[in-house]
Amino acid sequence: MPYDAQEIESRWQNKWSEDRVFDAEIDDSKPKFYCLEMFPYPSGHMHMGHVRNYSIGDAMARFQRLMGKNVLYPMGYDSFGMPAENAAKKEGGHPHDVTHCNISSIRSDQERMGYSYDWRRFLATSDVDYYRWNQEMFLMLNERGLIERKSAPVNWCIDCDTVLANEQVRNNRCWRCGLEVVQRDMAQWFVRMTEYSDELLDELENISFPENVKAMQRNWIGRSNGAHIDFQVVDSSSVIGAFTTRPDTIFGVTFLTLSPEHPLCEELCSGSEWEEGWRALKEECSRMSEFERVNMLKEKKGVFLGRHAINPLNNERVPIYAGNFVVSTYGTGAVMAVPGHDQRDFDFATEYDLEIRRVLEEKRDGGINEPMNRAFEGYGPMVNSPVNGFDGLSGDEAKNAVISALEEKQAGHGKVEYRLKDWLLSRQRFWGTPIPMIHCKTCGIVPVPREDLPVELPLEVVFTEDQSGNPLESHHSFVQTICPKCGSEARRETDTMDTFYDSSWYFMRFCDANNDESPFDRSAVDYWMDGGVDLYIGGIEHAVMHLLYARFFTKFTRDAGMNKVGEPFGRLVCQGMLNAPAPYCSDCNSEYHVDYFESACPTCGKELSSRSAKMSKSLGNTVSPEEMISRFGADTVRLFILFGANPEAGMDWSDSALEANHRQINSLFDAIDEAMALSDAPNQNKWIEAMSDVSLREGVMISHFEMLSDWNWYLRRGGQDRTTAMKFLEGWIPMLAPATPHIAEEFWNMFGGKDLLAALEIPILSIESDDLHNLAEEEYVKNIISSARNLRNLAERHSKKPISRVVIQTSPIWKSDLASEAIKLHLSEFDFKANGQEHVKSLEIFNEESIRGEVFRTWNSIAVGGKKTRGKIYTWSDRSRYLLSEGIDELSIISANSDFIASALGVEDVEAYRVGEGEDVGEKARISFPLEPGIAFL
RNA sequence: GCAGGGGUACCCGAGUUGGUCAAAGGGGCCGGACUUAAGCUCCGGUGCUUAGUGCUUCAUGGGUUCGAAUCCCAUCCCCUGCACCA
Repeated sequence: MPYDAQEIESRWQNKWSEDRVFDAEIDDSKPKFYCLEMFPYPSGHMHMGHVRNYSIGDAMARFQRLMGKNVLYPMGYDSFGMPAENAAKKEGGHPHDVTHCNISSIRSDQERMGYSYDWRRFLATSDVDYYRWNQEMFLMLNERGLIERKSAPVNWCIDCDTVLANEQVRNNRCWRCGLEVVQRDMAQWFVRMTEYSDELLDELENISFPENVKAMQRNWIGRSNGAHIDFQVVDSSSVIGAFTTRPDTIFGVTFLTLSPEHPLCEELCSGSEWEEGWRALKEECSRMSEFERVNMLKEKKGVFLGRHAINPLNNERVPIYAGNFVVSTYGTGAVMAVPGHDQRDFDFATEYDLEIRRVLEEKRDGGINEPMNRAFEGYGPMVNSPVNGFDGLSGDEAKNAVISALEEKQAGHGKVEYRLKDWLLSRQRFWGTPIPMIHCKTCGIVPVPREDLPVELPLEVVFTEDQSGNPLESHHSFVQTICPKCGSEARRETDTMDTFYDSSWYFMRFCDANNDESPFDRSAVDYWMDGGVDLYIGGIEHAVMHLLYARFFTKFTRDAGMNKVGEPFGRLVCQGMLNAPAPYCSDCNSEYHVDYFESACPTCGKELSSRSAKMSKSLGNTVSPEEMISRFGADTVRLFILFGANPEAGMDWSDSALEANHRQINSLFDAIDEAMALSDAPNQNKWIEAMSDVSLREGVMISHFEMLSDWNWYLRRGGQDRTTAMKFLEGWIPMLAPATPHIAEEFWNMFGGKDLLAALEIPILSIESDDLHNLAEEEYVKNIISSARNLRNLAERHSKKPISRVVIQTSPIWKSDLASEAIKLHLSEFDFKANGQEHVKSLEIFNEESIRGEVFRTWNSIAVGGKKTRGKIYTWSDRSRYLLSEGIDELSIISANSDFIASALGVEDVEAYRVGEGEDVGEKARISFPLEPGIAFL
């Protein structure tokens, strides 16, 4: 029967959908499994990265259904965002239409792959049914004091009169008009996520994210313990507060550095000869985007502000500088500079000829007064302290001593600082959730009352290319409103929410996606989210932001009494990159568009080679899923994706490997087909283990490759018993379903399985003792053939005439006895190292003087091993041990299979006898060993 | 610069609680079977050597060990993320 992927796949997809087999309902009688993929931004068609993501998820969802779990597996779209807005401007449409058109196209691509989503739970964040709950929860955040309005800098293009996102800024210039971008402060909305800093950090200990993701989150939160120290400005009432993680270096402070934006700068140098220098530096910094400020800065620059401050512990006067490397957003925007023990300060001090002082001892007798040629940033005992009671203290002890001294003088205190900033929620864009706030001249800022929600995005907006700013601002009927407090005319907030907000709770909405009274019902979320989403699959690019926002949100809703769980995700799997070959120049170390294949490097003219690179539009090395599906079918694409590499590993696209996987499916088809015509127990345990661990590649290797070759071996060995075959198929076919559900369903149908395989709980087959015996014998035959094959090549070279027969001498009984003896001893944890020699000497066989040496050698190779190899006792497989300990006669296995062995080796005749019971052909008796008979070709 | 992950045969990729590892599996390539023939399919081979042995291999160089792809140190290179964090 020919394999027609297109026909089979659409037939079963329709059937699954008709029978609603993937609809999930709460069912307390079964363990639940919530399988989730990071939902996509609907940018037209599905790409290969999506295919990989969802093929992994679907295989796991289907596998867990087979294992009897109640599986929730939903799909939705993160459909707010700039691309739709840009597309609308370009085409003069509305983002709403663009978005919906894209959603239906990507959804049909997903359906064509046969993913087993519960489509009743479909959601799109740009639908008012969804974003109204964003607004509802914004009000809740506000009521809980977690919303704040403060000013923050944005990228601003003066010409376009608009805010630019980071990605709209190229080389610090506007992407549209090319004008240099400036930083401009604006009042914006923030979510006070930092309230949860400690919990977000500490809970990382208890969740099973990959270590690298945890590390990234830890760094991102960046908790550091230190001290806040106040430095009084000389001849002024002003105080400079500085945060330091190294209060133990307080006596090494030789200057202070402020960020150029620090409010004190102007006050300090205003009207002095130093003002101009500071203004120039500040101007220079403001021209840089935040990205540039930290990336492009090659040279540390600073200016003296003309004033000094007092070190509170030694009352020393130190100069105050402004430095371009100090950022205003971390700590207080002021740094106490300790050039002796901080390399950046050291560099700065060297540049501006400032004092460098050692206040910590680097190594014992290290010369505490010698000049330093670099900063010592480690910990060591304090030295050279001008105040008594500090020298000799080190590490935390030293820090604490300094902190207490500061507290005593009321000049500072211990402080914990975080790198994590509050979440800037405002976006000056149209295509996002409107922030439900109203600006009233009399009442100030007033939240939209709950009963007035949702604040809907207007649909009657025309988007054009040359439009600048946020279209909401110029939409009068949207902006004009009435103050809910005083009833006078007021203005609606036109900022919309960051789209990360939308994705911060969608996994809870999926639990109760059609609820029109609240974001979600608590009981539904408590059921599905118990222990978190059981498997969450997505890209590493969301390791920090999305995953942190979602964790924060879950904690906030928990504290608001909406759900029990505090951590949203149980197991997280970050899929690896999908690569494809791209032209590459090793000299220039750069990749080029695929159009350059077979031509010279456009930069240096050298011949281009090829290397694999992340699939991207700019390199043109993408592969269209649609095309592959139409050529080979979804099952082949899925199999290729899952077999190509494990989920976390990077993976290279290969047309020939894809074709090979298609051949594999053809083979499966033929095999099953043949089995149906007639008609070893499948290795379910290993498979279940691999799949449960999301080791999909290993799982697929077992289900789609090893099982097939086992089957082929069965056929080669003349298997044609229908009962055996049916039993084998009953175990095997369900194993094919996670990766290639369509052919599996087809086979199941041919097999005569009741109900749909998609809804089946897998029958677990037991291994009977006969099986073990048969399998052990089969393994023995395989091994004999395999080692004989190797020898055959050698034998051919040594033999003058063509080879026609083989003589096999199985090991003498005494050797087999030694083997089974050793196996028994090994089971009882006998200490071969200590007592092995004595033991062999006590055996009866040892009394045979003529073979004493051979007995000894045999024992050694069984129990001890050689220089690089361990004894056989450790290396025999379970099946080999079985054969040996049961005293199975090798000779009879060989005799029973002599025709098969003869044909496999391409000889006419196989003769076998035990060593000593026939001629010692080729002197093979000597090397004959249990399970490794001497083999001679003639 | 910091953090995390890597470098395995022609290619991709397992293996990293040290011994069953000349190293799974796939691709490619070579040979054979089937076939009128090609494709498909099946079987075998694929570091060198050798009547089953020995040698050299898992980025490079050292080390630990009876024994290292696996553990330790150093170096080089690649990828990802963060970024002058006080």
